[in-house]
Amino acid sequence: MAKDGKITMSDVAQLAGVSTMTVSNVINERVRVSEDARERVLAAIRESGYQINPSARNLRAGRSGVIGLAVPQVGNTYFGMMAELVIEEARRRGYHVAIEQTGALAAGEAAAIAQSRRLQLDGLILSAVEVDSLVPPVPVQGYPIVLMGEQDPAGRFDHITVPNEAGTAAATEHLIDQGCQRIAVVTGGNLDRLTMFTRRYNGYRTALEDRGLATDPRLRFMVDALSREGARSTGRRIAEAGLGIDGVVVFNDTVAMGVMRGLRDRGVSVPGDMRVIGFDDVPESASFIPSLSTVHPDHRWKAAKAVDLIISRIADPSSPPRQYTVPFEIVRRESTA
Amino acid sequence: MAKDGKITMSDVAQLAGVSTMTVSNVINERVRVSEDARERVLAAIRESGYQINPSARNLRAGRSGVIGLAVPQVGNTYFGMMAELVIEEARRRGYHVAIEQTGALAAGEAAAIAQSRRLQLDGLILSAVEVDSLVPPVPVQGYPIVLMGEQDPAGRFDHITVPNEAGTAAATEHLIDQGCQRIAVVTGGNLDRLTMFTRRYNGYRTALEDRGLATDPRLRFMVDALSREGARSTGRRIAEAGLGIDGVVVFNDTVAMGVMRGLRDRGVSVPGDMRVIGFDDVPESASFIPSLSTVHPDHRWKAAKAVDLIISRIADPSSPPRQYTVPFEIVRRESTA
DNA sequence: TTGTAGGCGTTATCAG
DNA sequence: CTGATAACGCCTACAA
Repeated sequence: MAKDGKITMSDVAQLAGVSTMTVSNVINERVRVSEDARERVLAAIRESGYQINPSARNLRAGRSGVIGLAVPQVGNTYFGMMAELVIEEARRRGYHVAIEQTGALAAGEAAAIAQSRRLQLDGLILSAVEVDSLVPPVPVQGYPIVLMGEQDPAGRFDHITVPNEAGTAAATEHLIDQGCQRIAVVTGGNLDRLTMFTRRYNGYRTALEDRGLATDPRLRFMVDALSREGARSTGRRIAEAGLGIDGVVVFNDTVAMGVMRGLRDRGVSVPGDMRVIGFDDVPESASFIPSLSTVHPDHRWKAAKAVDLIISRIADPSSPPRQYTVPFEIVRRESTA
Repeated sequence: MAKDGKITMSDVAQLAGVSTMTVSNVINERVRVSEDARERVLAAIRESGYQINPSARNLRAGRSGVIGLAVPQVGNTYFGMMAELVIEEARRRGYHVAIEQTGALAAGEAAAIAQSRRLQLDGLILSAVEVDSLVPPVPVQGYPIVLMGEQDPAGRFDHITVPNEAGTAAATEHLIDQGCQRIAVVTGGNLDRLTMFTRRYNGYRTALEDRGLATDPRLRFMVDALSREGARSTGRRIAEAGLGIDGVVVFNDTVAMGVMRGLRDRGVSVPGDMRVIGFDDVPESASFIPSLSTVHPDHRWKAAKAVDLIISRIADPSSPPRQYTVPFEIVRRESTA
């Protein structure tokens, strides 16, 4: 540090026998530089171990070089993983990431936006759950925000979303392909609003209809609580329902694992008696016993796209909002074997 | 942003009718400023919504304002949680945090150090596992590094460590207090070197000796693998050992949960037949079934101390290394009821 | 106690 | 194609 930190562009310029502007131009590839000068500069950089000083560059550019990432909880493995990927992708593009937590609450999300502005972060990637409440006086105007996860029905924001319907439909079809006939679904939240829960539930219904299977309202289970224990007790209810259930589509992996534990409490074996499939492919899913089949969205693609979106939004705040859907695939594991 | 970002110190100065230096002095509380001037400045700051520009400040100060945090894996809940706390504590002190991953490998740790220097981060908080390999040519010289987690036997680095011996001893004593007489221990790694495994194992032995219980080498189980499945099979072995075991001390929570699953595979009930206690108090431990008693180090204290250490190390690179141990308490939950 | 001058390292601008 | 100059916003040093 002591040494590295002291080497400046003018040191390099001197070494190469050119002006600092030429060094800058070589580094940033802005204007054409003669082959001769370019090579001398590159050699000087290599020799000296020069590293650009981000503070100076950012000062000059009038930006902070930091983007915010607001998620419900970093402790949660799903968001931990996403944070890790976003950090990597951002670094690759010369940005740092500052992490905020929202607790999945509307107030937390509003606070994250305010905080992000206050800290003069260049923009914010927001894993918003309560999109509908992102209206004034929440300070969303004139600040680069990209939503990651939920969609904005009003189309006001850039967003990148997982394929809720298509993914759940594919999961359901996978169960059908494996021979399941009476497929239950575990959902949650309020199905009157168009939330992630509703979308995933719709995917399940669509698949059943497409494949000519009857939809039976008794096969729809609301998760008892968004916790391991809540999911476990839901699993027990499914085991005791006595409806000939042979497959279960669950709206996310964490809950799916809880459901499997509940099934096992009641002596139901997975996949022997019932097959189970989740959504997200969180890290634990592969090592759970039995390992969990699931909808695997391309997490890195998602992170990279979110970073690209926020950077281009920062560059051009007035362009129309864009929407993207993450590619996905079904991962087949023991739980649906 | 457009607006906030444009307000500079001289805008504030003009508004308050003073010079920029007075504004700077008010903000940084460096020298005494008259009550009158101070109030006008504060009012101007409030009115204008002024925010200091970190790039300019850092450029001037010759630092980056970013510290690195290298952990084995952010996806891991324990490190996710620690990362979250370190980020918060750092922000509180005006620093950003850049996260690196080491994969718990010596090479990864060396790479994190090199990368951290290369990026000109002001310092690095390193959750090192392979401390012994932190020797040249690993570039540790003249760069502020604080170790978090493992100790440096050579005493070359600042470090902050969890109370391996004392914590495990207290855990073991808790089992004894609950009436356990034949207490097994689950450990791992290589007990010939003084690693976290060895220290925790020693804590267990010390407690048994202090309380006058016999130590029986057959009660020492090496975890089959550092994974859920590995721990599970270790749990089965414990269940089948037939040594009258009525308590198990496990070196961390994740493995403890795997062990409990293995015990259950063999019909051993926790805490009915055996009591189990872990170490770390990761987020899942409270919601596991049964909830896991464990050694709870003060995670926030640890994060705050690590940040304080690195900041003071940055300020004074030549002061002698300092060592701290995190305070802890035993959390009693269902698994030892 | 307050203000002035100058420079931290980079890059936009414009002249050469 | 290259270089001199000025400026980004802040703070140390010194002067008033």
